[in-house]
Amino acid sequence: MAVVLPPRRLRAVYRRLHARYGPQHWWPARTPFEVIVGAVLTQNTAWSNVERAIANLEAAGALTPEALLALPLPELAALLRPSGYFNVKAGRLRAVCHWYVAAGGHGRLRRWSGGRLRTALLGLYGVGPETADDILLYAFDRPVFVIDAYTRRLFARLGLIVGDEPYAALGAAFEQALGADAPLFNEYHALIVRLAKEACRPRPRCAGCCLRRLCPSAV
DNA sequence: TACCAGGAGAAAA
DNA sequence: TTTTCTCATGGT
Repeated sequence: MAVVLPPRRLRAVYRRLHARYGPQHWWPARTPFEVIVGAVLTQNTAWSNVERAIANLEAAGALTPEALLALPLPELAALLRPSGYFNVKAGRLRAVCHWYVAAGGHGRLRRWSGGRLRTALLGLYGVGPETADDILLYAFDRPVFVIDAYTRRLFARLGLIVGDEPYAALGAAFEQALGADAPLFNEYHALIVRLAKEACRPRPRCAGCCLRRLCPSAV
């Protein structure tokens, strides 16, 4: 199923979001490895809960792949508890860390092609297309457009997509329309998330806000 | 109390 | 091949 998106409208949406919210400086992490950890932990989970789990990892000195792998699985799961699905995510994080360390860490991985990186990530337990693209874009600066629930909701609301298109078709459509531009994709996705979070906050005047047409909560 | 949140994998149909 | 179920905490 091929999806075609109008480049001018996509850029117009971006300009409006950027004008309203400004640069977001994403991903909210200090190291590429922390991006990877956050990408796994945020699966179907509010970011506020992910922050608690990352704080636990940091307090335990486990925010490096080697330190994380040294933790017994039950102990790791206990640290991840606030992020939900903690038993599942503990196993997923360990799988990613095993690969990360075996591959030689960020220094070596950053020299891999985007295609090779994506194939490797998708082969890992617990890494699906969205998590892989989060990692590719925000940990490795590769030009992939992340398709998450917010993105589907927003562009379906704008009438540009239906919303249930296959992940790969939507990703390809955004990348085709906007061109391979990692800094743009970085900022665009961050702005979509910012909009969604803003829209989800109770605001008495939300119904009249200038971005009502972009507001997922107004759907 | 009930529902939802930045998915993914396994099992069932 | 597609759909459904499971994993789980914290905020509203």
